[in-house]
Amino acid sequence: MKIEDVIKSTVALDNATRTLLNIMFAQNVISDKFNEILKPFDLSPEQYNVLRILRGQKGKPANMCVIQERMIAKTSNTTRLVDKLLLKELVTREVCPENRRKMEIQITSKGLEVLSDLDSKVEDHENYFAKKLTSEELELLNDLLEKYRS
Amino acid sequence: MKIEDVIKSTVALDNATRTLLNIMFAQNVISDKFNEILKPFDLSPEQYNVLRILRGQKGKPANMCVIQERMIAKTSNTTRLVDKLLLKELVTREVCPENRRKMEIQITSKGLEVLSDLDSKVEDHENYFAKKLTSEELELLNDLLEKYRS
DNA sequence: GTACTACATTTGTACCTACAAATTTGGTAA
DNA sequence: TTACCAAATTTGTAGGTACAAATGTAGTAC
Repeated sequence: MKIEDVIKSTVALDNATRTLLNIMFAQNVISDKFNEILKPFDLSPEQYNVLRILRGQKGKPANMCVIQERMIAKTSNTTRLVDKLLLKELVTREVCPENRRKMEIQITSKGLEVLSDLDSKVEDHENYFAKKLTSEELELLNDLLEKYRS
Repeated sequence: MKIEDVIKSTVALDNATRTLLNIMFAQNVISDKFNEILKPFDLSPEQYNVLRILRGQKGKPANMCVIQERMIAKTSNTTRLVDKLLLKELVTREVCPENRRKMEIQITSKGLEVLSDLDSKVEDHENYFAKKLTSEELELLNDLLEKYRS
């Protein structure tokens, strides 16, 4: 389906507009589907993202700055995301003893379990879209996107 | 900048993951920049989107369903978006005389003025990204995105 | 030690989003 | 006309986001 049909446009769009809309809409499609996956786990996409970042720390705690700079949406409110994860006991939060301004956030074993329950579903999600393209086309798409936003 | 650097990933990502993240991040970059443009006009991206849809009606009023189905984010709350636009006197809302369940939304001349003030800025915004690619590359990117999300 | 500045995080506020439930109106069958 | 179901929109609620202001801590100059 062409993007013109998605937005029921009556006029032809130029390439610059189409590309921008296509990126916006692709993100929407991806997010909607991902939300479906997360729903039974009572996690928002950003909460999931924070858990992924914490797992990537491999046991080392992460402070708020570190989490922030690794998120896709750089303006998310990390404090409140961590608050939500704390309530669900998926992470711990402690004041850093070396620098009391900093917080040390760690994923709990319950958090790791949730992530590992999700792993295969997330992989399926990624492949659901990726399999529509050959691996050469995926490479190309990545290159074009990186060039486009650079 | 590779997407791995954006999220400061220490491990290599496979192509399926990279593509998904690249789309998510590209959308973020586009939205952040677009928000900057809209800020002085006191409009949210979705409010702007509604105004664009109404202008596209060329004088014909649009009801809520029509607006909804033309939006990129299909789950937006059209009622409240229109509420906000009404407060700013950028649109009018009247009960449809033929079918009192429906609402007739129309853009006002003030709304049209705001849009025309924005037109060149929006065009610049689209071209800011588009100009990084040749027109063949843009075509290709559009095709790949449409295939990817199909 | 005091003042000053920067760093790290939190809080406040207003808005937006997702989704379900409620409301109002229209159409249809008995 | 009444009952009932569907269509169109609105409302309620619980989150999430953007951004500015506030808080608490550290480091440095005097």
